[in-house]
Formats: sequence, structure tokens, C-alpha cells
Amino acid sequence: MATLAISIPALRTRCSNCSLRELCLPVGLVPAALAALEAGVQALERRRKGTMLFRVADPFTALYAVRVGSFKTTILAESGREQVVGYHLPGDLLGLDGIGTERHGCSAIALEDSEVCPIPFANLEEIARTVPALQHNLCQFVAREISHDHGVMLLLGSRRADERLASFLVSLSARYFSRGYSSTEFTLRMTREEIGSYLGLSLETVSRLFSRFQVDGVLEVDGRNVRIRDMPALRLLAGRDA
Amino acid sequence: MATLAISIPALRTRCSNCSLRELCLPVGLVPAALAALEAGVQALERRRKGTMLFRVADPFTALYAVRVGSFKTTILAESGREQVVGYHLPGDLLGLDGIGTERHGCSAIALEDSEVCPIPFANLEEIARTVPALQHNLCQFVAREISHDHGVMLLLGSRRADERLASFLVSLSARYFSRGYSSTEFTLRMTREEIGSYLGLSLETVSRLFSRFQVDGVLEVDGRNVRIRDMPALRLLAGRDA
DNA sequence: CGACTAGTTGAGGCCAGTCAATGTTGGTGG
DNA sequence: CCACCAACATTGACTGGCCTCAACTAGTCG
Repeated sequence: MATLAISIPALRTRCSNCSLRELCLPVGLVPAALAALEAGVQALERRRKGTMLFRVADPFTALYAVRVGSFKTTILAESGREQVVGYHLPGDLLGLDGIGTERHGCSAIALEDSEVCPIPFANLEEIARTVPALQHNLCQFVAREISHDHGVMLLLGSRRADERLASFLVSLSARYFSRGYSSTEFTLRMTREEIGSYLGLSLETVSRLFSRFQVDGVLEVDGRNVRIRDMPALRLLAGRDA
Repeated sequence: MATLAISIPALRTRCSNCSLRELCLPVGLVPAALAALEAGVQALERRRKGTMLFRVADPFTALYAVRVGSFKTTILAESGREQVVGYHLPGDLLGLDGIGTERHGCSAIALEDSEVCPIPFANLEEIARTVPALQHNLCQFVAREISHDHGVMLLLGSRRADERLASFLVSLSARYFSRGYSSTEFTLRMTREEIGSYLGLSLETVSRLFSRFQVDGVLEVDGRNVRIRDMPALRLLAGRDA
């Protein structure tokens, strides 16, 4: 293609004009710091739907910022059973748990054709040495993941099935909203089985709940297209305890 | 007071001779870095059984290294329901999730009379700027917490009650062992209700399981004193899937 | 068109929660 | 010292929410 000469430089990551700047690692960095970060970030990488970005026990070399598309992260029990532990949208950072052990603790799989910015971790630490704000941001990102996981643990440990699904949808709604999309209408990128795995439920239970929510007038569901019709009711369900 | 002049230096934290050095933040630091870390660490703080070290939404100012005793960390659902999300032994770092939000995301409560080393976070970041190894260690600690939480999520999402309790005991056994204590005989510092809350089970179920494990010859249980009689069986139970 | 994947819905069973009674332990005050 | 109380723990009976198994439909792809 004649456009290739243009598209290659376009492929280079430019944190400074990235639309996700405010959601990603560069949050609040001054221009000089941004430039340093950019210098360490390589070209975008594409991943087709269903392919792996990294897998459990792979050596940890880089973090990945989701640019376009979405990913699930999964962990593997010794038994071979797999569980979804995360659902990642544009602006999210992937692979944070690898920092602790030098190896990835989970696998990341593209849920649709997607693009990520690989951020080599050695570079990142190097830059963080001279840019305290980046060091701070990095730690914050990692720590925020802990808070998030605690929320999921609360969900899995003490909520009923309908409350879990409601929480999942409310949280998803908020995440789409913060990315500039509709908070009431979106397309799920995961199967019922994957949602069930994430929420500690069987796929049949998830399916039944979608039906029930629709009958109750809380949702409009058409396959993976979801429209929230009664947000207060959904919030109530998500926030109440068992 | 004449003794005060003596007791104050005694109370000062000395990472360099701390018996927990290999489990705590100073892991692998060179002497010069250790000295810098020490300089920022304040006097030990004591907490009586049942008292709080910090509570949800408190401003985050410091990390705490457990020196003696044990703590539970709990989070609060909007409904007021409380769930235990962590069980912390000597050498563990408390409060990591506060880094992300400037406020503590959970409460820490002493399960027995305990002592902690408060590590002011502002100091820590300052030191980390000049001691890259410390910056690296800090990030690693935070990230390892994520891996740990993922393990708990797997437990809560896809394991049966007996598998959860077995996993809890195996993990506890390993943690005591790495601290130089017996891996087969220890005293639980949590009530059945707290264990249940951590594992997403009712206190009655936990109690019944302890009884069943005893009947099966896997454990010897006397209140909170536990002796593991058949470690392979316990591991088998912990590692198998539902 | 057949094979396959994803999703929906029904029937039945079991695991674990709830409710309740009782036992045990440790602390407190008369 | 003992009575009393509260917190913790154990055990039984019952129930119900969710899982499992299974059948059927719709959409997709070679």
C-alpha cells in the first residue's frame, strides 16, 4: 500500500497526543516527563481476537497499555481449571502482577482485534529513577489494582449471584462512561461462560440472570448487547448485601 | 525519667539487625541502602489485641511492617457488611493498597498484642529516588500482593468449602515455616467467623470442616490449636478442583 | 449443508447457608 | 470463691440457591 510509509510513523506510540493519556500511566506528567516516557515506548502491537498477549510463567519484560479493543486475564489452577480474573478496556495497564515475580502470573487474551502499547519495564524503571512523578504513578497503578481486587474478593465472598452480576454491570458502565462511551448501552466482549468464570458462577446462572433482569425491566438484552433501562434498580441490587 | 534515655534508642527500629530482614522491605539491600531506610523508620508502635492500626478512609501516611503478632485487614461493603481480606504475620507489609488512593482502602486490626514498624511513605519515596533497589523492592511487594489476591479470587470463585479451608491451612503452614516456626503445628489467631469471612463461608461451615478433617485424620484440632497430621492429604484437597 | 460455538431454558440434586440449641471458655464483680 | 455473662465453638435440622445435566435454538464458518 502507498499509505504504508505514512502508517509506520503513525504506528509509533505518542503518549503526548494519545486520547487515553488521562487514563493511562502518563496521568499528570509534565511534558518533559512525557517525552522521556514516550522515548521508551515501542511501536504499537496488534493482537487478533483470541490470541495471547502473554501467558502464565512467561518472563516478564514489559507492561502493556491497552490502546484499542479489550482483553481478559486468566489464571490457572494446578488442576488445569481456568478462571478469569480481569477484564481490561482501553487505557488499562496489563501485566502489573508480573512485577513481583519477574514472570507473568496470568495470561492475557484478546477478546476482539486489539492494539496495545508495550512498555519495556527495564526502561520504565530507569526513567522512573529520574522522574519521581512516574515512579509515583507506577506504584499507584499497581496499588489501585489491589483495591480493585479487594472489591472482587468482597463480591465473590459474600454476594449472591444476582448481586454479583449487577455489580459487574454497574462497574462496566462506569468504566465505559469514563472512557467517553455510553454508560447505559454497550456490547459485552465476553461470553456467558467467561463472565461466569469472573464472577464465580456457572454460565447457565449468568444466562438466567440476564433473562430475569430483562423480565424485571432492569435491562434490555440482545445477546451481548446490553442496555441498562433502570440504573437505580441495578445500583440497588449491586449495593445491597446478602 | 532516667530510663527513658535508654528505652528510646531500644525502641528505635533497626532494620539491619531485624530478624525479619529477609522477609521485609530490606530484602537484598546493600548496607548503605539499609542505613538510609533505617533513618526514615520511626520507633516501633504497639497495638493491643482488638485495636485498630488504621481504618478505611484514613489518610494514608505510612506503611506498617508487622514485627510481632498478627493483624487482619477488612473491607466494608456499603451495606455495612464486613469481610476479612487479609491475615498478616510478622514480616508482612500492611497498608499497601493505600498507595493508590492516598487513603487506606481497608482497616487493620490486631488479632493479638502486636508491634509494627511504621514506615512514613513520603520518606520512603524520597529514599527510593536515590536507592533504585528500594524502589524496585517496593514495587515488587505491591505487585506480589496482586498475585496473592488473584489466588484468593481463584479460591473464592471456583473451590468448594473443604478445598478453601485446606488451601488456607496449607498456605498458613508455608508462611509459618518461612518464618522459622513449625509448619505442622500452630495456633490460629482468628475466630471461626473471621476465617469464614476470609474464605467466603459461614462460621458453622468452617467449624464443621475442622471437625470433619479431624475425623478423617488430616488434622488434630483443639480450639485454635491446629496440628496437621497428614500434609499430603491436605495438599491434595487444596490442589484439586471442584 | 453439517459441524461447531454460543446462548437459553427446564428438571433435579446437593452443597452450604440459616436458624436454633447446647457446650465451653475466659473475664468480671459480688 | 463462685455466679454470671459474653464470646466463641460445636452440632443438628431444615431450606434454598446455584450447579449439573440435558435438550433445544440460532448464528457462523468451512
